[in-house]
Amino acid sequence: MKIELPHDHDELGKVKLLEEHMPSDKDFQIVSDMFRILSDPTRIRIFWLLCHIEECVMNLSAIMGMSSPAVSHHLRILKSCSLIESRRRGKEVYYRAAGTVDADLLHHMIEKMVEVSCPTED
Amino acid sequence: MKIELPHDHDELGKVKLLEEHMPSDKDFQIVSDMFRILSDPTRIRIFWLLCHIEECVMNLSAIMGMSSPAVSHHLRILKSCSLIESRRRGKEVYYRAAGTVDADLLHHMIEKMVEVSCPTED
DNA sequence: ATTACAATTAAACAGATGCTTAATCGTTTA
DNA sequence: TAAACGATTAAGCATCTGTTTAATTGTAAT
Repeated sequence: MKIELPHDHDELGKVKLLEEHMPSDKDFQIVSDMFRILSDPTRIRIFWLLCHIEECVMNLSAIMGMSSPAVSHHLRILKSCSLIESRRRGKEVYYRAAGTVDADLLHHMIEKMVEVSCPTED
Repeated sequence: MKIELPHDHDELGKVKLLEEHMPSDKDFQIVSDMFRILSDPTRIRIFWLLCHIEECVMNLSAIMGMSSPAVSHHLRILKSCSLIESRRRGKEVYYRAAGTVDADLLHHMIEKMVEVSCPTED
């Protein structure tokens, strides 16, 4: 990498070293994409629910208190990045969290953040 | 909570139990807000940098390859939620990651996600 | 004071996002 | 096969986001 810094303070060497260990543009893109998936309160709540139960769209709509198209919209987004899975059973489609490493990681991140960043709720 | 489910599959009790342990609307709002902060690749990269070095806006602009107003914009967002701090030294303003629990948690989340979700880059 | 430079703010724009209503698709049942 | 029901898709919308260029603020040097 060839980066010329306009200002020279003491950390030139440190920046050089840092550049070698810095994740690539693509890496940051991938990570920010995952964060964006959960950057909506409705969607993060749906995902949290599906980490604990398997449920059909109608019931999810009732629980979330919103229309089924709206829920469908979020389910599609969550599914597009393989965070959730679905199976059809008769007329209904059941959704659940995917059993992937990423899904599990994000689930635990959410739990951790609730624990760390939210005023204690008993 | 009073939620009537349109469909009765076997998990009525499970849902009831779940509702008691479910984070509140406000909790999900807080958590999704934090995710949204890092849902942009430019911003997550700036934050990652500031977790490792303290740097002025000009140099950040050079490293990021973008205008200083654009960088300033992201710095303001990162600072508005106390993820970064700044100090003025002469004409320049130096930014660094805040020493808070939240900042540290998010930093490690990013590292973890790069490690878990990104194709190995050596 | 005036000039120069770093940083921020303002205004404006294109593009994305989440929701609503209406229409469509799939499956089951009468 | 028709009707009913669950789920999805489409179209339209108000709102938000990230960037650019231009103007402004703040600090230091001449």
